[in-house]
Amino acid sequence: MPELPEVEILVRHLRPLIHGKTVRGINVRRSKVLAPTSLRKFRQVLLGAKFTGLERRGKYLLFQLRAQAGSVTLLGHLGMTGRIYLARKSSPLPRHAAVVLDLGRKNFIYEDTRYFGRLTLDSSAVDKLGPEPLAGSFDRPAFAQALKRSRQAIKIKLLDQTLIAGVGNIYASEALYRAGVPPRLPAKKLTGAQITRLLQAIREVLIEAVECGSTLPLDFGGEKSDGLFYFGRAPEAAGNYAERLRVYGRAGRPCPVCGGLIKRFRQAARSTFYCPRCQRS
DNA sequence: AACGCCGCCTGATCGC
DNA sequence: TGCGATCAGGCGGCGT
Repeated sequence: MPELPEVEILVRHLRPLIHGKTVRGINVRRSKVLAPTSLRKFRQVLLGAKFTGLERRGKYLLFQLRAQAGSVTLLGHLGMTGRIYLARKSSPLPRHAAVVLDLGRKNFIYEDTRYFGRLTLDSSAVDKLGPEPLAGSFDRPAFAQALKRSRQAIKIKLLDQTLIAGVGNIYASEALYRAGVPPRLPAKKLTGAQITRLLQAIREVLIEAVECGSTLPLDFGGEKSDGLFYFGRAPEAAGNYAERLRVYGRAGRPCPVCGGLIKRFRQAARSTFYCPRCQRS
């Protein structure tokens, strides 16, 4: 599923492709993904608008456009299964295409199998986000204080986007493993050393994934023959990305460090993977 | 205020 | 073979 690194890669890829393009037509096939923006307003604001920039914040994509009314932000979130890419107009629309923007030579496709994602003019969600884990200005004391106030398991806290923006289920397990922190440990029980290791591990995991993911367009689709950018498909299509994961999805297989078996259990209705031997307090 | 839990969605997979 | 049950999970909203 798309987390910070996947969105970062997508943003870098899309930015030059959409820059300067004008929205000439709008085809909304699932108005639910626009919420809370109405279909009428979405069309009214975006028709004729021109893409001027694209940024990432957490797992969100922030498209900047110049519209009649002035500058507007189009907020994208890929949810679990969302994808955004440019496709030839002659390409058949995918089954779950939710929004199609006519950019002239190509179509901007936002598709989402489960429709958990969003493409909306309401960008208020980003105001609630915590700091960017890769920013130099990351506030460690604030992070430590937030942990001190919570009895919740650290794994669950890492998924809280108001604490750190962009960490999802996969990288939460990976970061805890690398930091040697047990996922069930209550947040307030982490020592200063563990917090330091955890923050470092989060950065490492995310940076590594971005570097790894940056090779994705070369491995499949990308700017190749069909001009599509496929993304977040089956793990085997994701090149060496999946191989880099050390615990996620590897229950019953040996820990790369100690050789013990990786365990899986459920936390807040989500899978957590860890090494019982390497992750102890 | 913090926290647990549900609903939203579809497709893959499993058991009978 | 067919079909219902289960699982996958980001996140908003709601109840405690």
